[in-house]
Amino acid sequence: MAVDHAQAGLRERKRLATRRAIEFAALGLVAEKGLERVTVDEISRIADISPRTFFNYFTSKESALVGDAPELPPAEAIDAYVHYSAGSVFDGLGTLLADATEGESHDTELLLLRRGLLKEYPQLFAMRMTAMRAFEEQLREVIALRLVADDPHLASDPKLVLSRSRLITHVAFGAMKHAWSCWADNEGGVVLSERLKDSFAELGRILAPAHAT
Amino acid sequence: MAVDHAQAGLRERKRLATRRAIEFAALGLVAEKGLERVTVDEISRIADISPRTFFNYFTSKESALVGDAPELPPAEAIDAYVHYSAGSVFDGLGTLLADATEGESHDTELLLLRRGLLKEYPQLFAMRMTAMRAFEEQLREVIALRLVADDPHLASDPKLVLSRSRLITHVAFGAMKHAWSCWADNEGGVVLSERLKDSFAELGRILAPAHAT
DNA sequence: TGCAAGTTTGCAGACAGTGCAAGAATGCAA
DNA sequence: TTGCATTCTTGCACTGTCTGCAAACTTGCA
Repeated sequence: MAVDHAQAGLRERKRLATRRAIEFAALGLVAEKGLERVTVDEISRIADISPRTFFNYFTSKESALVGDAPELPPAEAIDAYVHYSAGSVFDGLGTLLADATEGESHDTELLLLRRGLLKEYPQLFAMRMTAMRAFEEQLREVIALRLVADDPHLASDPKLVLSRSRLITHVAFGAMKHAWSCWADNEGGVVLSERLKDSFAELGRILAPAHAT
Repeated sequence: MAVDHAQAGLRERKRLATRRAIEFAALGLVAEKGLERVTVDEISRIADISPRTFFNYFTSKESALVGDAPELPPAEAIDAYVHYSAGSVFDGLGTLLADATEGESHDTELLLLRRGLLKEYPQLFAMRMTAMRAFEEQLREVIALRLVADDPHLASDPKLVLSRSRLITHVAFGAMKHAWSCWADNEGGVVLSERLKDSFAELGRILAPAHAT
């Protein structure tokens, strides 16, 4: 998990380099010729590996394009969220998710190429979301903890906790998608984590004061 | 659209019958042997058509499994929602979506087979959601109308309307997913449209009275 | 009855993806 | 440095998806 890439043996470094070469070749080719007109053979040729090796790194052409799912932020950040207990369940979620996506920022070049593609090909965006299933479930567990922390009575009704945490997770992912599309629309700077906070803030504004129009 | 299936010419009826035969064969085989162990050749053999014909009806093995996206409910229902103007934007949405999914209820046999599969194979569920992209955009336009009806001032800021309607659409789809998983969990009766209303009601309960704990 | 339009099918072929086994590179310890 | 275990790369054969094309067939309609 999140190994320090600087020094980890030749083998590890080579593997990382190959991985990046494949992603780079794939993203570049698709940006240039369009998703349908790029084959694994071609990607492999550019990345200078055999087509067979491509599939040692990625399970499909698409998975080389969409990137990995984020990881949950460190335990302290999670604890802070779980025991925040001021404002609604959603209030801290934007920050939490922002922290989670922060980790991806290291490879800006790939990040921007990918942003363009995910915007151009909604199918790829959908695949990326699908790839976050595990992350989604982890987040749901965190939310369940928060629900019980907010209202200890709930602990006696695990089914309700499950149902509510699911609903909130789905809604939070909705806000995340929104943040992502705003971020992708906006050619300029603005980091994703900021957009995330904005989207959650807007969600709060739309929902909570529904009567105080 | 939504042609009356009863009488529409032999050609049309045959086409519909073939389509159903394929879906039925596909769903049955997958339920019996598992998604990976079923091939298009096999489906075609059971449906009594050539493999080539399979692809005249569906663009992929999966699309024969997931079913079509719903259509927007009739104009009156939409108008009623747009001009409801009591309660939050979400309040009428559950009913609206319930109406939209109501149309699918005609083929119960396929519906139940499909429910089981979408639950067992989350990838298929994800594909179904992806197939609803067009529906999602239509819904967003309805929501945009409602936003402007609620607050005419907004009409002067189309960007804000776009952003908000997107956010609300994403959140609504989150609630829809929640409704769907509850419905699929629950072996018993309960129609999807009822679950939808429940999920939206719960969403309202969680969000609006966040202060009135 | 006969023609136009739509449907089915077989065939050839591009491409995705997997299992296997041989060979090359790396890590490690003597 | 050498030798051995481990891991990575590659070629090959094979299964399966999906498309284009053209020939045969079916239905709609005059």
